[in-house]
Amino acid sequence: MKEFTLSSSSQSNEQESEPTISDVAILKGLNEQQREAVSVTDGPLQIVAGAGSGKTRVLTFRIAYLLQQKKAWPNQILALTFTNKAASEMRERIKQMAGPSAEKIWMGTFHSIFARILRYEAKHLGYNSRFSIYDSDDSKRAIKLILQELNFDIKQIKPRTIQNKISSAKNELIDPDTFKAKFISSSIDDIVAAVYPIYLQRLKQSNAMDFDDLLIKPIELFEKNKEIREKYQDRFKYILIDEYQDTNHAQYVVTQLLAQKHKNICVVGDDAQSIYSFRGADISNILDFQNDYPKANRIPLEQNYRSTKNILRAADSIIKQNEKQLEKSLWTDNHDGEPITLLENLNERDEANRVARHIGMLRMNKGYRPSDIAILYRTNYQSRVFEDALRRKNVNYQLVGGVSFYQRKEVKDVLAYLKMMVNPQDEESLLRIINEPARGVGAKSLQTIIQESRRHERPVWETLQQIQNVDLYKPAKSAIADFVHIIKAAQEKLEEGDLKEAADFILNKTSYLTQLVEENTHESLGRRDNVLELLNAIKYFEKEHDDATLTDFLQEVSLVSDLDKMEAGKPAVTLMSIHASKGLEFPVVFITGLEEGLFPMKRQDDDVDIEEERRLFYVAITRAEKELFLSHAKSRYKFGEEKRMIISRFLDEIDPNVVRTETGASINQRKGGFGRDKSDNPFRDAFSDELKPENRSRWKKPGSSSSSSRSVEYDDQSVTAGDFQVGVKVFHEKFGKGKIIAKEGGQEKTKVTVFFQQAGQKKLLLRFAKLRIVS
DNA sequence: GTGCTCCATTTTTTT
DNA sequence: AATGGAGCAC
Repeated sequence: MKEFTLSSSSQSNEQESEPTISDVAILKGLNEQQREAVSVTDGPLQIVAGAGSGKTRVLTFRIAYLLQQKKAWPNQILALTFTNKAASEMRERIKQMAGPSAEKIWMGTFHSIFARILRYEAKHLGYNSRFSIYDSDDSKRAIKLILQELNFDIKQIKPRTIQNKISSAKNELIDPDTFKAKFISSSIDDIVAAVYPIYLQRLKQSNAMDFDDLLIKPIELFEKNKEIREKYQDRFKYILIDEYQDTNHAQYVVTQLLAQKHKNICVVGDDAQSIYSFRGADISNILDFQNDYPKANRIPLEQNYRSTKNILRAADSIIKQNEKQLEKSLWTDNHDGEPITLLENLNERDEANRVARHIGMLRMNKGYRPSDIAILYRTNYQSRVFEDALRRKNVNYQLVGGVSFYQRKEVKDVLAYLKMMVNPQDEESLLRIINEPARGVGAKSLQTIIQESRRHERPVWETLQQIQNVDLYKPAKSAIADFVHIIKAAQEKLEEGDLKEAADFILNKTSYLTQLVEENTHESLGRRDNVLELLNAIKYFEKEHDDATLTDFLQEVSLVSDLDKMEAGKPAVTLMSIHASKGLEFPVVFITGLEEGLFPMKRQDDDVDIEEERRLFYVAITRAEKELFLSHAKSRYKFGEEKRMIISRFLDEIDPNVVRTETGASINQRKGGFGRDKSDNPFRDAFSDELKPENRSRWKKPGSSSSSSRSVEYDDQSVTAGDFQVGVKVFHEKFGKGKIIAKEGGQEKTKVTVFFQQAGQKKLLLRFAKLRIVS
């Protein structure tokens, strides 16, 4: 285990070096509000930082100032940032101002900082310091297994739903008992109440923590153990929290706890940029802060240095439509700049091509570099077409987010092997690889093993060690004995200290790589390359860190965000979700997919938080420094089908005086605005296309000779697609009786939406569903 | 027990 | 379009 430098004030040698610049110099070059935000060091402070108001600068200077004024040693400062990358960039700048001791500042994301503390204190929580970190995929699988063990049908009860509910409960610090007492209002909550305690128990038994645990276990630790609490309360003389509007209740409580002794807590945020409510973030944290510290200083940063006036006007016209917001006025000395350009497209390919074309023009005519440009979208899957279009035009791009390297199956498999070396109790990892590559331990054997483990309430790993005593299919038994042997041998290998060698060792012994090579398909070789890349990453990690442990490596892998992997200086256009773009800025920004249902996003039977979507749009707009493009498409593929799209309400809300079409025309003059019938509820519209009369009428006459009712293959050849009309009652083998409520697509691809009395609403491909018409 | 084929579902956003 | 589960043949 790596050593932690927790002992205070003992290691402060380099502390004595003279400041490189004087504090006066530090305060120069800041505006008045910024200067105050930097120099009012003591007591609770809330900085309300509008977009582009130099917030990072203030935080950086503030920390440097604290060091220079000798208010604290570096290791007495805790700075919680939104990404690890933001932390390391800030650290670099502080180093330049205040010297190399900045290395010792506790700076990082909530998750990585608290993981570090938890590893150190693990034994007080009944964990050991080599605990695994479950990512959301691991958690979901664990929950799925529990649901299955409790005999729920995971087709009906989605593990994801349960997972989300448990996660919210955890972040609100609601334990299973409280949940059970308070939230048994719906049947789904009953299931959550049943799964929740088992899930916690499984985590503990696996010596594993999920992402939420990294935030709430410290609270448990501090509440349970006065000594430890005081140790950290003493230690952190100054606490700074960035992106405060996006912290959730657990994060609020844990920092509150830590700040109790010195009460030097500085939070920086902007309620207008709160975009993570789905993760439990709540504006009430800002209000709670004001309640907890009624006398807290409150400093607004209102001058925007980033954007042109036109861009700010656009942003302002959007955000003022929100009712819930704290009053503030953002202003700038910058020029008006170019008007905002509206791009109207036929479909998403047209959109991607047009954006690519504009990028070409921006480079040719205005001298922008690819790294100046970002393409933003609401959902990651939209990136595909842009990648294609840019590749065709030979424009370099970097994709941030989406399915990451570390989520690929083969990479997760190898990581699972590595986790087994470090923490064999880790049940998710064990179950993932016990039969990967296939070694004859099938579903049946596995079920027996799991049942046996549950019966004795012990980790599956322990059952495996005593596999002789389990009544099992013989070949499976010996396979398991081999498996246990390999893991143990690998653990010994790891003791020797070389991570890469230990990883090589286990992949050799399990023939994991050999298997991929032998398969010799295009995909399997791609997977092999990914595994090799992971091995390289281990090697690199060892080189970068003295005394690197496998636990450290695995933790880093679990907690790097996609954003951390983005390269700032790379000569490439950046593609990313709007969420990922928070905190960044680009001279040129394209905001794409401005259509109802997509942005603002609407999910089936789920109410939209329109104000949050609007804040998201606000965040997107305010990423732009000089030029902003807004783009929408009239139709778009969804689930392999073309959907008509309606222009986003956000484009109606934006100040029309700052927007022009591509030809330079004012959008004011266009008759009827964007041609949307505003009396209609746009959400209904976007999602009930298939219910529209003109779509239905195509199917009006059963058995007519129109092409759309051509016979497709069914069991009963006499039934044609035309017979399945909206309103017709049907029977499905599994779902039972139901009624068709919508129909879409054509010929082979005809789909019907059926409301089943038992199973609820389902969308079925007519060609496969074997529906029978009943009367 | 393995692997293939069929079918239903999926798409927010992230540590 | 892509993924993942269920069910079936070997």
